[in-house]
Amino acid sequence: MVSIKDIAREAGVSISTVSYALNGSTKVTPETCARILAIAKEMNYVPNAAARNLKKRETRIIGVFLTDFSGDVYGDLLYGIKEILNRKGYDLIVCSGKQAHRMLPERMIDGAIVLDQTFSSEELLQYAERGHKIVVLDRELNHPNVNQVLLDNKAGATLAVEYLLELGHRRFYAVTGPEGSYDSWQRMQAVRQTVERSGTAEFIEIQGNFEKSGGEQAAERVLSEFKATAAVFCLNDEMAVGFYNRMAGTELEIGRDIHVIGFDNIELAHYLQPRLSTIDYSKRKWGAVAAGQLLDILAGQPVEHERIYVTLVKGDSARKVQP
Amino acid sequence: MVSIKDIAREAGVSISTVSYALNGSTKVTPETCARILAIAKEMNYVPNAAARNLKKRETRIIGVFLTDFSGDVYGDLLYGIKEILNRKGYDLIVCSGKQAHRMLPERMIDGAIVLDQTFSSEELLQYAERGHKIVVLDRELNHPNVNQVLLDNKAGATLAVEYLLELGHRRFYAVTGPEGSYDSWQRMQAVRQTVERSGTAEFIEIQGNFEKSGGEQAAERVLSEFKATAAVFCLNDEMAVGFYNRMAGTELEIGRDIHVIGFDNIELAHYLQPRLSTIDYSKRKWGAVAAGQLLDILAGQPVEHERIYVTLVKGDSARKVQP
DNA sequence: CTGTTAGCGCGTTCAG
DNA sequence: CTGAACGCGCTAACAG
Repeated sequence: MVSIKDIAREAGVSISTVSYALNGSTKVTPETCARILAIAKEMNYVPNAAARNLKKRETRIIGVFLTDFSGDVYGDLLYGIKEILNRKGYDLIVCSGKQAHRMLPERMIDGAIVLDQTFSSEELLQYAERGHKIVVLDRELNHPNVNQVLLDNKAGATLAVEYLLELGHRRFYAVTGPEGSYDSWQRMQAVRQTVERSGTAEFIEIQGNFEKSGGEQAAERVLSEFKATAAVFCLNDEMAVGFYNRMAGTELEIGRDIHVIGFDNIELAHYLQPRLSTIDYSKRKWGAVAAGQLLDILAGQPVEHERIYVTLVKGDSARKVQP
Repeated sequence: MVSIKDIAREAGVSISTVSYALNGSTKVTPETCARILAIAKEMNYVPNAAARNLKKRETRIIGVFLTDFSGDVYGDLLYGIKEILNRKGYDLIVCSGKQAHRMLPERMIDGAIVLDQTFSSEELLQYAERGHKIVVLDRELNHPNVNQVLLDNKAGATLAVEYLLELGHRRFYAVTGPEGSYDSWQRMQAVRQTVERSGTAEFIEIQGNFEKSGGEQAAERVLSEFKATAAVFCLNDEMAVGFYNRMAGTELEIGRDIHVIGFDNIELAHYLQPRLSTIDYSKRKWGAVAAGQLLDILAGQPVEHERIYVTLVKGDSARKVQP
């Protein structure tokens, strides 16, 4: 591996001159600089990141921690993050799993963006306490070195419930996954509140655990209890997909007997028949804001927690109640 | 940041003793070792990756390069890679975009797995030439430091065409995306060959460019030319989805007038009505094999190029031709 | 056998 | 433009 030493020898100058030349410092005459650069290129010189990181005490790499690498949300989110980071000369790596956490304390990355419930808040706080900068997308965490960029789950859930009320629905189910993510939990709270506040809704049913891949138990229950038109608010679109699947073989029809609304507006939602009504938000913007906030913290600028706005997308899965 | 120096001072020993203790060397008495470890833990000591990397000349991190972070294929693929790497004490980072290429020559990673057509073969060969180890999943590239793990596209395409012939189809379209990936190209070749070899097929039509998001032009063309039952082989499922969308508003029906078969068996395919017939393969295994091969190269073991087997999944989108 | 000293690896940076 | 120190952990060689 060719190092600045080799270049220095070749060019007949000291290593520091080479370093200055490579970094575009004015401390070297343009001629020498050009000569050194030419030699460096000819020798296929590439700096060793470890050495640079060691001295500079920064890597200009940001780590994004995800629960897994699948899922529709991540694509746009990461795109948004990358866009902002690259613009500021930072790079992005995506990590998953407990092992990879070491990247932060070991200083392989300058900061972290976390969307991973399996990354415990205690651990995050430890890192924050040591001076590492973190942006969380999936929890509330107060620390000078931690910033939150959260979805406005409350607004979304409220929007959905009010829409259903407007359509004349008075019998509600709220369906959540078994994982119990922060987002789901927050949405559930908002649903409950909104329905209770309306006063007019006949009753609300909260559903506990349920797996998309397993039998779609929530659907099972709604079916077994079916008497009259019911509205089902799936707290994320994945649940809604599971619901659709279960409904497919029955006599009940979505948008007529059972009205469904989701959350997230995943791509798959567009292909469901009838088209799913859901809550939309810009995943890309979410990522962009998170990245921006993190860079600001790193630069020592004060930041405030942010919230990502959501909107209602009307499909055909929830319609007016026919008397 | 606490370093081994701090621990050494605290423990009243030299830094090398600390280093030995931390690395479990027998050169330190168990008592001293235990004491040092306790102090290290108490001081929240975490080694600096840059320093370690600099000395060891390895990071035990593998980089996976993808065109983007979306796409259904990646989830399982990365899972397969991670599983194998973690087992061997390696970590995985996912990168995208030209900027991130530097990770390899700068030695932030010990090796690369590439599934990114925008990463040019020339560049890859340069890195290989410098001694970097690479596994490619999306091209043929011959170099001692490069290994290929490719899908058996030929077998898949042949399987699909033979199935369609068996169902009585004699009029073929093969639809590919505009990007012209290696996989698509290979599949297309195989389709052409198989159809030509059969001799009985009336004719084959190769379609050039087409975007899922734009108007689905390929579908447009098939529609405008529609006379009798036609078979459409979408060279990846995304195209098939676009095709379904375009068909939705017409009088023609998939599985009756137009018969469709895809490639990749993405999750979305399960939700299409009628269910898409497609070519399946284990994305997880693909990743696992790639990771295994890379580790083998890194260990200096000789490896041979590998191929991932594919199978036909029969749905309802391609049926027997009714006379 | 235990533990120490000394120097390496590579780029950055300050005093000269 | 240069010499030398520095960052931090690893390890060979050496002294106790």
